[in-house]
Amino acid sequence: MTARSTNTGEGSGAQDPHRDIPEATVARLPVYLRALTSLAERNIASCSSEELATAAGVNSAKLRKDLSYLGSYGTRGVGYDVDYLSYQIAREIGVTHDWPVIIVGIGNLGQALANFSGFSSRGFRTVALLDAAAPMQGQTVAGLEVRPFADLAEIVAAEQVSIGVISVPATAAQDVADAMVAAGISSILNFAPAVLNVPPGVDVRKVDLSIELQILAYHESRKAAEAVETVDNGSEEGITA
Amino acid sequence: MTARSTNTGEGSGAQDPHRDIPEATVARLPVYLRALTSLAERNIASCSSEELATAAGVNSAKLRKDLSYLGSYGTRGVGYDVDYLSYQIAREIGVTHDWPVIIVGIGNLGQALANFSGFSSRGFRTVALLDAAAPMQGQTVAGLEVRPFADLAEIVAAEQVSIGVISVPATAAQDVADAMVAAGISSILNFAPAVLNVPPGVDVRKVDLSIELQILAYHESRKAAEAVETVDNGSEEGITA
DNA sequence: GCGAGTTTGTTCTCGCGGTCACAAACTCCG
DNA sequence: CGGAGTTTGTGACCGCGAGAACAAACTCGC
Repeated sequence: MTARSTNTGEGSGAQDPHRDIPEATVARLPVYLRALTSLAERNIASCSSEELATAAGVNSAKLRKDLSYLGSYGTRGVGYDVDYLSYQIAREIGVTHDWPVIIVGIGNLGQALANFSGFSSRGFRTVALLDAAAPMQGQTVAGLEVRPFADLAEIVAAEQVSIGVISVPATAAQDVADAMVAAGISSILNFAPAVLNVPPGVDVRKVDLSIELQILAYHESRKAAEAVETVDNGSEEGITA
Repeated sequence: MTARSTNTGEGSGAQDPHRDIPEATVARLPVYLRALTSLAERNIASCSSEELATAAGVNSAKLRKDLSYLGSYGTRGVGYDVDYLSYQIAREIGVTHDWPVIIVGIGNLGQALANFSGFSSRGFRTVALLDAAAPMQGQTVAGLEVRPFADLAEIVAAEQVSIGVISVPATAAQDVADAMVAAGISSILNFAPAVLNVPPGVDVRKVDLSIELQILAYHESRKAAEAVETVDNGSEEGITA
């Protein structure tokens, strides 16, 4: 491989050929991991890049290139060992051990997130639910007691939490983010429809339901417009005789 | 509110200079729209690209370039009229009228989505909730009765639904998607952690909570690794005095 | 009316990411 | 043991998108 490498000595894992994995690849690694898990559950021990790519819904060339950033974990002429590759991806992502997560804002969405099995199943452990509203506090959601928002710093310190989920109304989101950062959290998953301002070094990922719908609406509008145009053209001169 | 629809006289539009707006821009237009709405609520009638860009969390050059794809709706030396630009963006996205939406899968997440005000507030109207499980059917969620999944085609036809939301377990997602496509839905927002196979012409957007968390975990891992490296290097030779 | 100041719209450049195509490397079979 | 077949890993190419810089156009003050 072209990596002039000077391969870090390090010896054991040979795990950082470059150390700089493209962001687009990082976003796909979890998809590959899920596809591999699905294969493993069906007792499939090895697979080709073509099979895995199909399961993950991507191009096989793209998959191979993505995996090549991690190292050469396949065997030419054979394919990939499912368990081995699973472990390598999990290790690269950092989900070989569990990450403690807190959720702030236990409204409808927060409760759904707390109950969401996908969180706990794959490398994440919800350690606390917080809400500023008194009526929620003390109630039990998904087996966890809802605690006051004021306990944030204490919990983060005690549980070594570095990932926080924000599911509060937009107006409160920035305050929650500030408090999280102050408490030492450095990665935030934000469900509130608001732009968060955070200091450098803190990662924010945004999940915005209404934006997703609006993007769909845009394409839907275009489809409708195109349909009209096609009909117009069709009535005039037909389509590609 | 901002959508005083009968404006613009239809004729003077000049609204489709290219008709091909880059995907990245489309994804940001809803953010601009939200920022504009926020400005309007504070009775701000006009703003510069710099102000709007700050509110939307982007670069001002990028914002101007994005807006230029829609047309020249600003005034040099002045800025943008908030209401006018809002309407132009809304029209381009296609949210000047309401889009009927159905939600399939009324579990924790589905209920949260049904209750989510962001859906109804900005151009979307939830017309039906569907679930295949008998216990849910007939119950009322967010003011709507949960109906059997089998009613899908009937409802889609009756209400002219073109956007569907999937919030069922991963194992059922493909079946639901197939049924939606068969019923005539051409845009799907998928919350299930599964790769959906749909025919061309159907748009699918995916919101995957555990993938988002895993991406955060990756960066968190790297931050931790870098911190260790920095300490190591620091003890040896310090950092670029 | 005109110059100074301001802000938009656009052009240019650069880097990331996606795709193709092919060499390298492994297995299998005769 | 060697050749055929298969599959990975990667080099090359291309197009999109981000960012900077600048010209065009508008307002304001005199």
